[in-house]
Amino acid sequence: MARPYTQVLERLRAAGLRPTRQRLALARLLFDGGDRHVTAEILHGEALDAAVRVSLATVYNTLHQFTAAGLLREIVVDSQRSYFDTNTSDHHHFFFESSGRLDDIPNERIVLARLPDPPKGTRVKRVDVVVRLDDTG
Amino acid sequence: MARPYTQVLERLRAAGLRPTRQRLALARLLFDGGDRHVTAEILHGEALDAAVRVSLATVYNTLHQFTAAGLLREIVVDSQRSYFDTNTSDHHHFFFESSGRLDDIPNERIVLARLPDPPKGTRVKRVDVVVRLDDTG
DNA sequence: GTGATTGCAAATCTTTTGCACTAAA
DNA sequence: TTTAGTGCAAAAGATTTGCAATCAC
Repeated sequence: MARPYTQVLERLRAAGLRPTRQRLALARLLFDGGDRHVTAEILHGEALDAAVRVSLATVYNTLHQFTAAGLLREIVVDSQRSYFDTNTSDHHHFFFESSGRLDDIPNERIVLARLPDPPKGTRVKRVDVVVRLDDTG
Repeated sequence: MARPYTQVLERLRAAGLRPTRQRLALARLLFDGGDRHVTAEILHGEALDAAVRVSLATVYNTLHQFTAAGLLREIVVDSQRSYFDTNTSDHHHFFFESSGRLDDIPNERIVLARLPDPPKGTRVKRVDVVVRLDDTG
């Protein structure tokens, strides 16, 4: 079932984003139904499939606004394309190189011992672990 | 001082790459003098500065051929640009987001305990840890 | 109304490609 | 020779931008 309309709407308002038709529609595609990893192209395609008129430029803008607002997290695994993750909590990723698919690895499944201190004048913003996978045989 | 010409030449031959003028020049820029992280644009600029005539397309080709031959490793930290690392041994990276700079973290400075098993039908190709840094204050 | 948001098309940036030319073996 | 490698300019793909039209408040 779709998350109640008002919940998405409130979420946008809380983030200081005007709940426009486009943002509401994209937010529902993104946040209804579990954790997702999308590219701008994929989300735009889903919007069109759902008969939501939205330009690709707006999809890019929206993804970045949502990311700035903390609703999404950008994942860098492929230098050709940006992925956005609806799971903004601490966790890591499997990256299936053959298909371009991305899967979450829950935080507790990886233990990082002995992390180096950040260089002077800097602070650790995030530690990303990407487990790159090949197909067997 | 520059590594002896023949050493670079032999390294290319050993990798099955014809030691052309362009490849030799780029190899010397890359492999003389310690570990480096370059983008195609940067390496092309260095070549021009060193009065080596080489096209950007050839720089891209060469970086990929060197990577395929195991002389370089590609690092994904920025979805807009590809970085290549002359250090091909196992290690990780600091990424200074404000400057786009990349620094090696020796392998033993990070201990990965309890890695998840790869999903059925896949094999772990590599585990990349990127420590993303912000400037303080 | 008024300022934020959107769409569109054009621009930008990185990277790849096609193909005639050049150079290594 | 013969085949791999190169340069150039054009193409491709992802993303951003400028600006007039539209929408939320």
